[in-house]
Amino acid sequence: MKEKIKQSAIKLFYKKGYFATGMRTLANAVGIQKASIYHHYPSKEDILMDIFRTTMIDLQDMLRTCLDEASSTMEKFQAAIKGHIIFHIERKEEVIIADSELRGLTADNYKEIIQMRDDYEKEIQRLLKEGVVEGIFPEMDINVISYAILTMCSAVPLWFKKSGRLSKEEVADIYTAMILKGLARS
Amino acid sequence: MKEKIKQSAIKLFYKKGYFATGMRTLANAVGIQKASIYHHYPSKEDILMDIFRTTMIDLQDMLRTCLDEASSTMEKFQAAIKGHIIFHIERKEEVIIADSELRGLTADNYKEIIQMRDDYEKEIQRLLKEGVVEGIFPEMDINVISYAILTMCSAVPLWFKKSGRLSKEEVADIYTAMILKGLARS
DNA sequence: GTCTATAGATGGATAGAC
DNA sequence: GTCTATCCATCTATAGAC
Repeated sequence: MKEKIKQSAIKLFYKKGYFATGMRTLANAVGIQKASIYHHYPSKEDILMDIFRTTMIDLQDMLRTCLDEASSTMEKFQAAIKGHIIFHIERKEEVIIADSELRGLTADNYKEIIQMRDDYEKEIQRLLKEGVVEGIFPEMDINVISYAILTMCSAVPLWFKKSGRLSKEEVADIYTAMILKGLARS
Repeated sequence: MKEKIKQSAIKLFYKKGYFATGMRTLANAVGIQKASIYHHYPSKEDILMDIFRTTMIDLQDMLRTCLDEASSTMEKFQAAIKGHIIFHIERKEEVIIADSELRGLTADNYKEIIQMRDDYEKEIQRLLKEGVVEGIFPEMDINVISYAILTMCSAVPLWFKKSGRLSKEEVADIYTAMILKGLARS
């Protein structure tokens, strides 16, 4: 039942936004009374925080798997980009919540999530640095380039249509090709 | 006074979000009673809509100026990217509201803003197409590439610090260089 | 574990005095 | 053009029965 509440919350927070979704609306979607929600979650923010934590942990796990399965820096980088995009398409609702509802978190929760996000960014930046050291990438502004890459890839679910012309793999390949070309040594 | 309400609303909607900002909070920020706001705006959504319209119109005007002042397709494209990024840094609060509070708009207002956004996207896509026809860009998936470019450039205000290491022009130049290299004919 | 009932605050919006 | 006062709906959360 806790999971059912969470799944309904994901759909509603995605569609209407966290502050615009009331506990009554959420309860109706689940098929229970709003008071019953408080048996599973101590507060509305805890539901949001549960979504944040699951999403960030799964994202971290996905990255770790991608890195473990690749050998060279170039392969790791390509796998990270592709994995990031595919995760963001498959988990569209959750990642859009994670990117747009940070203001729903109070100070301590906010810090925890920002920390996880920073750790993830640093992994990508570490890959870029390794690529520069190995000479497969030219000298670059690591921070700016990493933000450019991460923000464009995280935004894919904002326009991607599952029933559209391209599969998620095709989109990931187009993005990866453009990024690698943009970073290539001249 | 209407302008003062609008400016306070921009700051609050940016900081706390549209739904999380109450009319009382807004009125306090302006220094009046909440009932007084209704002398200037018929509803809360009309304040949001005013912000949306101003932002989108100014963005369109900026693009038009960039295109008029450049001659070749390549110059127009570069000017458009640079102008887009600098606008998004200078108007940080408004563009972040425009990108995250669309759910605060009812159907008719929503349609109007989406139409303006689509028109803007089409201008960028038209530039890319011209570049392909002229042979300065290789064949590409125009839609996907245009989304990649627009989303990464629109996200700059999410991480850019005015007091940081780089000026907005420097960031715009780094982005433009990476994008052009990513699009270059091989 | 879910329910009914309700507390207590706050939401957007309006009426009418000045 | 701003104010006080107020309407009514909704909000998050709790109490206590079953």
